Amino acid sequence: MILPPSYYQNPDVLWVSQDLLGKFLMTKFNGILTGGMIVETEAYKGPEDRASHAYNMRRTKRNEVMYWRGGYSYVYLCYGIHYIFNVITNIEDIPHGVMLRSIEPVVGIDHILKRRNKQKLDHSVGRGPGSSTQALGITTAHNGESLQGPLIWIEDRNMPVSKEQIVALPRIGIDYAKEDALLPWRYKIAGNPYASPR
DNA sequence: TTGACGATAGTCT
DNA sequence: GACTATCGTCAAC
Repeated sequence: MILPPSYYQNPDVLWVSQDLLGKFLMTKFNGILTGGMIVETEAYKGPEDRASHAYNMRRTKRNEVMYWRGGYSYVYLCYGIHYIFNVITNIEDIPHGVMLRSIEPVVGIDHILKRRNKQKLDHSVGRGPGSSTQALGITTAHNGESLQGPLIWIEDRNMPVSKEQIVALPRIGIDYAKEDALLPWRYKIAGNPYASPR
C-alpha cells in the first residue's frame, strides 16, 4: 500500500519520523525499480529548529518545497558532493520534514550496487543520507517530486516495528545548531546493521 | 574500532 | 567569501 497524502500531512513530525521506520522507499527511474527499507531518520521541525533550513521561517529558492503541503520530496546538495533526500510533512506553510538517513536495500539490488560502485551487498551500501540517495538514484532533479509516484513513493509492507525497537539519538552534523543539536530527533531501528552503529 | 582529513559545488551573506 | 543536515580512505590503536 502506498502511503497517502494524509499520512504526510500529520501535524507531528516526530511521530512521522518514527513511523517511517520499517516502511519502504521506492524509486522508478528510466524503468529501473529500486527500493529499500527505511532504518534511520531525522526530524527537522522548521521554524523553531535551529538545525533546519527553514529556521525562523527562512524561505529561499532552495527550501521553497518545505513550505508545500506534506507529501513531496525535498532534495538538495550537501558539501558539494552528496544529495540529501527529505520527506516534507505537515500542512502548507508549516515547513516540517524528515531526512532519510539510512536504508536497507531490498529491491533491485544489482542496480543499487552498480550505482554505489560496489561488488556485493554490505552494511555500507545504504548507510548515511548521501549513500542512500545514491543507492536509489535520487538527485536534485527529483526535488519537489510527489510521493504518490510514479517516480518516487513510500510503501507500507506491513513490516512491524515496535516502540521498543526504536532508538532516539541526537542528530548528526549540525553542531552549528547550538542547543538544538542535542535534541534526540534521530531515530533508528535498534540492532539493524544497515543503520549507523551504536 | 576509532579518528583525522580532503574532496567538491551550490547557496546565502 | 564562508559555510555546509557527508563519505571514503588511511593510519593508529
